[in-house]
Amino acid sequence: MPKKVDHDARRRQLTDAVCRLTLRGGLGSATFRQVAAEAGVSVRLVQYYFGSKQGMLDATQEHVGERSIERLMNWVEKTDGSARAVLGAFLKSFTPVDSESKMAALMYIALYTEGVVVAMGQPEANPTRKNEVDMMRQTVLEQLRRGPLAAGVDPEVEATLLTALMPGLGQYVLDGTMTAEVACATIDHHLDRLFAA
Amino acid sequence: MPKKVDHDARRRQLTDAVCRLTLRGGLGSATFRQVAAEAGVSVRLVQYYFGSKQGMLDATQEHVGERSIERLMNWVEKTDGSARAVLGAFLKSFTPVDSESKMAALMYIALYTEGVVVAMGQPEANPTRKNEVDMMRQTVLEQLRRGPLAAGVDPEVEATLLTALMPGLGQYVLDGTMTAEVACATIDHHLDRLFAA
DNA sequence: TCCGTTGTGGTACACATGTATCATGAAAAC
DNA sequence: GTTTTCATGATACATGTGTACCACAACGGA
Repeated sequence: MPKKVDHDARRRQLTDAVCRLTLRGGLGSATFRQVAAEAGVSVRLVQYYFGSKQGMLDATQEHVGERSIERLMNWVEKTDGSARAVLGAFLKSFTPVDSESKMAALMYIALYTEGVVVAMGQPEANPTRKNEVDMMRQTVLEQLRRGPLAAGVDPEVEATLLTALMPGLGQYVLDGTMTAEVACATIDHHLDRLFAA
Repeated sequence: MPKKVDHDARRRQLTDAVCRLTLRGGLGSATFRQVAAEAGVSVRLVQYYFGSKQGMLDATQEHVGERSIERLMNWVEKTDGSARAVLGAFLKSFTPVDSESKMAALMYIALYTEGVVVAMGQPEANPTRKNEVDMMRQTVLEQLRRGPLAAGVDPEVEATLLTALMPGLGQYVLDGTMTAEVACATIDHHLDRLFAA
C-alpha cells in the first residue's frame, strides 16, 4: 500500500471545516466546494473521503458526537462523585458555554432538524435519535436513583422533565435569549429542589 | 382597480402549500417551483406575491405564528380561569398533539434553525426571536404570580425553567421519543409541584 | 526496476434553483 | 369603447450544486 496517510486525521480535518462553515452561514454553506476551500484541499478529495454529501454530513455528526462525549467525561471526572454533582456536570455539559460546546450544540440542532422533518412522514425511520435521547434519560435516571432525593420526588417523571429541559436551555443560550450562567443556575436550582439537603 | 382578488387568501393558500411541502421533505423542498405546483399556480404567481424566497419564508413564518396564537386563545378560553389552568393550557398549546399543531411546531423548528445559526455570528442581529421568547416567559411569569404558589417557589426562576422546557418537549413528541400524553403529564406534574394544593 | 494500488487534482456534465423579462388576460375607470 | 392597472402565465438566464470522469503523482511490493 502506497502513500502512508492518516485517514482518520484527514476526515477529522474535513469535518472540522464543515463545522466551521456551518457555524457561520448555516448548514447550507457546507457545500463540497466551500468545504474544500475551507480545508485547503481539492473538491475531489472531500468527495474521495466521504463519497456523497450525505456521507460527509453523517461523518460530521458522528465526529461532533464523539467530541461531546469526551467533553462530558472530563466534566464528570472533576466532580466529587455524588449523584447531585455528577448529574449537574452531565446536564451542564449540554449547555453551550465556550466556542467548542457552542459549535457542538449548533451542529446538533442543524443536523437533527432535517432528521426530525424527514422522520415525520415515516415514524420509526430514524431510530438513532430516539436511542440517543433514551440513553440520556437513562443516565439521568440512574443518577437520580442514587439519591438522596427529597420527599415525594419520582425519579421517572423527573428524568423525563430534565431530559426535555436540555434542548430548550441550549437553544436559548445559543440565540442569546439567556446567558449560560442563567441556564446553569436554572439547572442547579431545580436539582437543589429534587435532592435532599 | 381591476380583477377583485383576495390578496390575503391567495397568500394564505401559498403559505399553506409551503407548510405542506416542509412537512414532507423539509424546508429544502419549499422551492418556488414546488410551491407553485403544490398550490396549482404558476411560478410567476408565488414570485409575484412574495417577491423573493426569503419573503415567502417570512410570510409563512408569520402565518404559522398567527394560527398558533389563535389556537392558544381557544385553549385558554376553555379553562376555569385559574392561574394553574390557564398556565397548563398555555404550555400544552405548544405541544404538538394533532396534525395542525404538529405542523406549527415543525415549521417553528425548521424556520428558526437558520435564524439561530446566522444569529451566532452577529449577536443582537435577530431580535425577533428573543422578543418572542421574552413574551412567552412574561406570560408564564404573570400567571405564576397570580398563584397560589407552594412555599419557597420563586416565580422568576420557575418562569425561566418552564419556558425552556417547551422546546424540548415539542421536539421529543415530534420525533416520537415520547407521546403527547407523556409530555402533558410531565407539565401537569411540574405545575402541581409549583402551585399550592 | 517496474507495476499496481492509493491518494489527489482538475474539470466537465447534468440539473435545480432564484430571479428577471416579456407577454397576455381581465376588469375597473373614464 | 378605450385605456389603464392589476393579476397571471411562460420562459430565459446566470449561477451554484452534487457527482462522474480522466489524468497523474507517490509510494510499497515484485
